[in-house]
Amino acid sequence: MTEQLTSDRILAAAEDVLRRFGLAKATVVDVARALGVSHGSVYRHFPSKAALRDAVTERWLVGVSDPLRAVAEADRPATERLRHWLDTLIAAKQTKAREDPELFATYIALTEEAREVVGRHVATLAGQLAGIVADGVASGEFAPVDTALAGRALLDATGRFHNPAHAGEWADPGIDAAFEAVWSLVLSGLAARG
Amino acid sequence: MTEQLTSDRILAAAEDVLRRFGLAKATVVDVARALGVSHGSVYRHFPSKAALRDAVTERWLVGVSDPLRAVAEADRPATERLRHWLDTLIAAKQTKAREDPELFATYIALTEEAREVVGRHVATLAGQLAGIVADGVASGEFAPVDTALAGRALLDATGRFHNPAHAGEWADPGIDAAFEAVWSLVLSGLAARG
DNA sequence: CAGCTGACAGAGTTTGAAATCTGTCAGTCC
DNA sequence: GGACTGACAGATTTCAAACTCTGTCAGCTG
Repeated sequence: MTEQLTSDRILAAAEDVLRRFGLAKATVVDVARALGVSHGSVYRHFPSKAALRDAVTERWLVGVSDPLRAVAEADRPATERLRHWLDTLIAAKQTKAREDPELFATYIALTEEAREVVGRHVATLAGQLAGIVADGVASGEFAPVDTALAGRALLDATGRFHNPAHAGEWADPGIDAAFEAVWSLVLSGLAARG
Repeated sequence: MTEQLTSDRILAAAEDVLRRFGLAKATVVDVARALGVSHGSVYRHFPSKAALRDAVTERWLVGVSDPLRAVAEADRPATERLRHWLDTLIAAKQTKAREDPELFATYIALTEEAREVVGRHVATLAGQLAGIVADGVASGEFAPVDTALAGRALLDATGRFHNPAHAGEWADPGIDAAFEAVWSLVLSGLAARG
């Protein structure tokens, strides 16, 4: 008997097939072939192609949000953590977009079809930011605010620099200066008076 | 002789054809037919279909930025003008998207193909915001900043609520609360201390 | 003779028949 | 008997031939 077929092995194969063929050309039969099984077997682990697609998307988004959690929870001043967190998110997205545009385009297409999964991802990110803001308020670095709303506001306000919908603008020459301007605006917005 | 053929009459006809057929189905021959002329005549006024498309896009974007100029230049406190300006821009976009989604989708598609025209439009909007910020700094409402950068930062930070790339999120229930959170963040960011 | 027409070449799009894919399930195999 | 196969129906996609569109230009027309 060859190795047991698991959801994890299917997901890995699906990622590989997506990387090689792109979203439009990747089929369930391709994934099954890559694993040396019939496509019927894939359907014992995922109820539909859409479910498999969503699972791949979730895996990718967890790969983005997981490293950020460590940054959000580091033992450093809230301002510094906030900046590091944004830099990390922005670098992760922009580097992927620059270094493998085709694969990045595949992931953008995936996320467009998995709005629910993306919604949870965005909530996760906003929650991490809310945590940083809460710490900053507690330490007196930031003025008191509704931390959940402020976390979401920070994510929204910086969207141009990490939201894939704006990927086409990331090559603009002024993009770094634009981020610095937004950063200084929102940082003064958070900062405690005096 | 029927009325003289002008660029303006062609533009009006092109808008009409786009409204009726959408971007994908609208042809130069359709525009010419609507005017009762041969399509060759259209090419005496616009060097290509792309140029005609760009002119229609520019006309539409001017229709957005022109009413905003009056708001930006009104004789009112900068904070109030800024809020009114953003409310007006957001209402203009979101109302169009809600009331005629098909036509709005056509205009989104148009803007995607006219990046240069859109770039000028964005610069115009950022300039109007910079003007409001400059007045606010002069009056002491806002802390001193690089007004051009701050104008662009305000536009970027509020993008989720007016940039058509985010049109799909405008029906979200929390969208108004999210705008209020961003507004309060950027307003504190601008405000002068004390 | 300025403004317009309409035939034309090459590019791009439609169309529908053939091929492929998704999702199911009765049946095989260890 | 649980994991897997593979044949199948219906949905979707591909492909190439037929058609339509863009952009040009020689010539008409008022």
